[in-house]
Amino acid sequence: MKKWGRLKKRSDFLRVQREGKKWVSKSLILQAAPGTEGTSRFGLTVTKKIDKRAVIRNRIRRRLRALAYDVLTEKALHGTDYVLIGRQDTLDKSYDEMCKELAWCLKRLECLKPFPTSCKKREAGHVSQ
RNA sequence: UCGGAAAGCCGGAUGGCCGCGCGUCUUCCUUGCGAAGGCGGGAGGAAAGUCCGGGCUUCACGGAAACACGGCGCCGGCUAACGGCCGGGCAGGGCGACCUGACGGAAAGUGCUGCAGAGAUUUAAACCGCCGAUGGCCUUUAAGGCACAGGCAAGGCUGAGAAGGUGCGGUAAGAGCGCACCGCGUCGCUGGCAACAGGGACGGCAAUGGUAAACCCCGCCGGAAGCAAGACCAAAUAGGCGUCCCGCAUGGUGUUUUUCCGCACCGGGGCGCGGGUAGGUUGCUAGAGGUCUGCGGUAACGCAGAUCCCAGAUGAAUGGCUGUCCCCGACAGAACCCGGCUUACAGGCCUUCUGGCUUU
RNA sequence: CGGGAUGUAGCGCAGCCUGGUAGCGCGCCUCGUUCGGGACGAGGAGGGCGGAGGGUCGAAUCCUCUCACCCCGA
Repeated sequence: MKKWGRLKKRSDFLRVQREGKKWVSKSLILQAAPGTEGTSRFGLTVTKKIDKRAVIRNRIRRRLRALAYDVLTEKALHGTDYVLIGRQDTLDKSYDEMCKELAWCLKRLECLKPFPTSCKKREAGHVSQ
């Protein structure tokens, strides 16, 4: 997880938007572009268009961050910068469904690792507990 | 028991696993940095709107005052300060507990007061009206009639507003014309720190309509901007300064009255310095601080003692999954920090008071 | 986070300071012109001051609160 830095500057976000590929799903939008120095980073975007209230936007951002830590580290190719953009459905969708949607997005952008280790196994473990 | 009023408080609770970021301690290490582990703490009553008041910082500035502009505005107190709070007065509302109030000055001056209406602030006005005592005309014994001169501001009408109100007297009809009470004004008296209240004498009211959230007058307050303030470190690139070396063919500028000669600068490279951008560090949380107790004060609040340390992020920390319980969870997220105001808000707790009904 | 401005017919704007009638251009409708349309000419309608409260006799205008949108400071 140490390898996963964060996109911090506006120019980074603009670069990913300009150079990268995009896939839109119901609850989130994923943008991906090749990283600059071979490292992987991710960033989050939640605009005021989605909701005016800071509480709602914070909650969406936190769910996206949890998703990034769980899914990207397990399934996504390294050496790539990712940007997760929140939508209104991000607030209410169940976490399992969002895991699947993010994996689907990765697959469509051809960033999926060839041998996916198991987000699903972890989930199954938790349920049994 | 059913309504109502006021003041205060709470804002789901408690666990498990995996994570986030802050402080601190220990250990490891290549000791700049980082890693692992332990411990502690981790959003609100409004964190919001940014409407006021301060602290803090930079800029400006002899101290200061005045003009302009803006804000505030019954009186007294509290406070670091306030447009806040507490207490009191006055006015309005409510059966009441209580609530509400931009609440100085219209007798310093200027402006505005559309339409309607006879008339809207110089002396206000005669449309419908009332009277016609006095004078005039007609009839005529007298009485009476006409409504010409005129008198009137009581009634109607218009309007948001017609300029003291009610009653009695008075009169031709009327009128503060006279009187009583109320209102208003002036001057004493009494109570109160004061706002103001009570009562007295005088005035006789076209004195003094309304509007100051129109200009304004009076009193008080205010230098400006804001942590993206400000301070420090500082890459690349370009330019600046100093110094050394190389070059100085031609040309330009300065020195010179002019010409020639000479000197300095304008070129390139190295080193150093300073400003400064990206970026980073800091400001950054111990404070007009919280809790408890005692004392003073009607209260806001103050004083004293004890005790506690209680978010400090910077693409921005509270998340993911899940167990149990209940009334099934509203409004909503710190961003330099405090004191207020305003706005949003499911539900619940407690205290005091008030009105109705019933029972004793 | 801080600073500043704007909300008026379907669209773009004036009026607000100094309160009483909401107006202009484009658009829309009808008629004329034309074989028909456009352009042009004549006539007309529609309804609008972001929302709530206040003071005023009376508010688009004055005051307070609130909502939306935009701009500036990296």
